[in-house]
Amino acid sequence: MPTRTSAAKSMPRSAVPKGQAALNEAWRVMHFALRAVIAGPDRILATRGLTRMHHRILFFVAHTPGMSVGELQATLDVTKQALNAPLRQLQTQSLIELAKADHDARVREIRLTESGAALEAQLTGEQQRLFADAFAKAGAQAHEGWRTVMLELAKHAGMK
Amino acid sequence: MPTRTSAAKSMPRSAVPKGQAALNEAWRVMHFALRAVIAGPDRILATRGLTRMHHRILFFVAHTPGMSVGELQATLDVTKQALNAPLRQLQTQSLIELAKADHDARVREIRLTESGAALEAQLTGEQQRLFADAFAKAGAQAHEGWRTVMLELAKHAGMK
DNA sequence: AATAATAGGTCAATGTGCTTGACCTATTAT
DNA sequence: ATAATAGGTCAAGCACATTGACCTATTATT
Repeated sequence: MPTRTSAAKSMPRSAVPKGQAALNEAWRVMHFALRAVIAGPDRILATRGLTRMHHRILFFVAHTPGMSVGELQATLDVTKQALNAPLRQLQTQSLIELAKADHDARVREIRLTESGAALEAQLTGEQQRLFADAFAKAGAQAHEGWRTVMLELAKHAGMK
Repeated sequence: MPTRTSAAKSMPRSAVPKGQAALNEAWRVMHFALRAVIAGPDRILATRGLTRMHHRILFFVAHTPGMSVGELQATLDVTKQALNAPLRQLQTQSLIELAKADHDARVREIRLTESGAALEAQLTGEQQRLFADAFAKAGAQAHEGWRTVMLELAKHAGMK
């Protein structure tokens, strides 16, 4: 049964909570940080009648252009029925395009259109700007600490 | 900025991404970290047929014993109808108790039962253990960096 | 060529969890 | 007496995901 955080000996004198208080704070802070990162994109999405599912599609297709519908489905871990509607809506709005693969005419390769790429960049950019600002203001050292802690946490979730 | 930068602990670390790559990684890592923190409680909740909503109720009632139904509703930002079902289920499982307030017999004050408090502690403890481990393994300095960055992010979400 | 398997699309029924809206009881305030 | 408040409940509806069945094209198998 590990173990609360060790009592700090040479302490930082900013109001860094200790022990139990630090752990209580951590979860709260993470919530608000998460909300901050999500808020911007959600607002933009909403004006187009899109949801977080559409965002996820755009995100993965942006990072793996030409991925098939089946691959996307497996990646997002949803049924094809659940994927179908948002996929069609993105097509209707000309944000993505489906084209038959030439190596196998059954599979549809998904790619972002120009405006789809623009939207994705806008959404991603909104988030990255927040991170960039936070990292810049906090300093390189803090950035590294942030990453170290996050990777420790992520370990438990089989990050791949 | 509270830059606690004694360079002592900081060493040539494993591939710390730079620039754009760092920002791409940040969001991914945060996702996995979040999943890790949520996974444990969700598993425990599921065995009792409870959901995240029940968890939220337990959490807030634990931190503000005797809060009214209306206060809880406002805190969680849901309708009373949405609150009603999980509230009754928690009562049925003897995890919470509702009692008339003596200053005003219309309001019901919500409190955790002993087993409710135990469950809440178990859920919270599961999460805190993860944070504690991560902070311990990453070191005090990383902890502070983590917190600095998170607070920077959270600023944008009006953390209160 | 015939058949089976695969990638994808679609229709339908269902479920969950939330919403709005109306209406109800107790209790307190005017 | 009457109105306002805290809470509970019934009903309808919406959003979104699910499972299941069935359909077309296309490729692989024999």
